[in-house]
Amino acid sequence: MVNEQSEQLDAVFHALADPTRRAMLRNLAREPHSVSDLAAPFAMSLVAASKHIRVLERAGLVRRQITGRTHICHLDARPMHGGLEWMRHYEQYWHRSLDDLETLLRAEDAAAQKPAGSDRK
Amino acid sequence: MVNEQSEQLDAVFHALADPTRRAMLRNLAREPHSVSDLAAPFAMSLVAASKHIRVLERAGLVRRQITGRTHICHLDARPMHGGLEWMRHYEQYWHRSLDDLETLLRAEDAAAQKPAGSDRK
DNA sequence: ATGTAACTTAACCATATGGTTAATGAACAA
DNA sequence: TTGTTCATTAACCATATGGTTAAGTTACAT
Repeated sequence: MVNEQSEQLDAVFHALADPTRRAMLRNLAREPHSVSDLAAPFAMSLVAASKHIRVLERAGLVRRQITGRTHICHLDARPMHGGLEWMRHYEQYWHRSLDDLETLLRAEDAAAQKPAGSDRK
Repeated sequence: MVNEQSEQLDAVFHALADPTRRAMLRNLAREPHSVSDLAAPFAMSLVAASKHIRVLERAGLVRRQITGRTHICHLDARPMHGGLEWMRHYEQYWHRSLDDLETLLRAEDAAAQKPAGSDRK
């Protein structure tokens, strides 16, 4: 029972950390797709694509509606909300980061001027 | 080279898909920390924490300033921008997801009522 | 000069991830 | 019935991940 919220974030961010899965979500944003249709654009076996879909499902980003032998996958974007909010919190630090980085680079510059122990192995 | 942008997203989302690393970023948002300071709150070895920091660095979310034997880590939130924009694109689908889900659940309801699946439009 | 503190690298381990092929099952078509 | 299609499970493989301890490197303190 570590943290329900945190595990949700783990699952969502992990699901998004793969180009195949992001592309699948892009396709699902247009309209629902069967597993085969979802898999078709990718140079991998149906089994591999199916595993990706399961990862998306585990993150709650995809819902599956079974009709006969075909599984129709629907996008459920709601779990992204938490991730989006998490990241949005850091928007304020982008500019601060720029300032920090400037300071940092100036410091490195200064260090580079010094002849002392700035040598690399 | 697959796609520069895509690999950046891979790295950022992967870096964020771990509670330890997210906590580290939270701490770095307050102020820069040395590696030891960053590692201190966690029940793991310094080596393990150091690996997490390297993942954050690989994603560009942390910059390191070496001063003597201590490494000061700075937050650089900028790489989050791409991820945030990616997710923001799906905000519009949250409500659509709700509608779809309703339809989906109603369909499942209907299917549950029917004795043998034979209803296609 | 010696010791200690801050980190990294190296080696190792268990489990997870991303892929494969082969076999299976269930639904549809003939 | 027979065959084909949609998708899964099973078994396997290579590599990545997240952790460990031990050993090394470099800077600082005494």
